[in-house]
Amino acid sequence: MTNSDAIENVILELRRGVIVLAALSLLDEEQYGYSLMKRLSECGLEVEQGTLYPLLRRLEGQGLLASSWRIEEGRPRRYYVISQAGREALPGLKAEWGGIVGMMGKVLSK
Amino acid sequence: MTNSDAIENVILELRRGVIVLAALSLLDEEQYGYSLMKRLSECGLEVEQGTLYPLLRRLEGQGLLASSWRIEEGRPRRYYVISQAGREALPGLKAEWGGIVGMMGKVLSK
DNA sequence: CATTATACTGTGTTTCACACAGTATGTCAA
DNA sequence: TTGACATACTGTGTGAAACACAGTATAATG
Repeated sequence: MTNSDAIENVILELRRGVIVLAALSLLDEEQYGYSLMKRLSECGLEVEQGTLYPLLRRLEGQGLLASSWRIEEGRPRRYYVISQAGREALPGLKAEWGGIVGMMGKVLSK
Repeated sequence: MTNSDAIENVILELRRGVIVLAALSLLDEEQYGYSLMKRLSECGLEVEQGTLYPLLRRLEGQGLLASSWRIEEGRPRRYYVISQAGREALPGLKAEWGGIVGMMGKVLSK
């Protein structure tokens, strides 16, 4: 592994951690995988299909999301929304995120 | 996996991503693993030994850190510092972090 | 009618974190 | 002085998860 690979890797790890929270937050509004991917991309968070789709299934399996398979606009899509449990967890997770941002602010300024 | 396990898991993922950047930044000053662990803990970032030590070795292997094994205060310790490559990468990584924070600010406010 | 965008599923492979165990020295109090 | 606790690091096994890659299929666009 070269140096720049390692740096690329750090950036990936940095982004990876926030994907779940971003997805949970955006799925306050019902959306299907592909549209969520586009939405995240617009926000500046590029996520591969091979990352996002399994992630959504995982979060559904963990009970933080719910999904339904429907045909809309002539096309079958799996729609995801945040579940009751997810909705209840979200404020705590946002607070946790705020804490991390504050903590990193201190660490990085040193 | 229960619901609260899943939530715990999201928080872990969130913290995990920032550990590398925090470590790199704090290792601007030479330190050994255990003292870095304590320092991170003081900043509010709890990291297990089984996580931090392999991480440091990994980052050294990737060329972002350098280490030397010395005896100080009667006790052998492995001292780590950020390498030249790491030092050069750090501003870019901090900027990346700033971008993520800004992006998440938008995402979470929606 | 061919290409691109849309939209999802599935299968390795590899990278890690994490749990756990092990080793060993220094410190401090009962 | 001895037992507990903090310090300080190494190593192994396991499981979770991203990522690369491949595959399937429909709609839109030129």
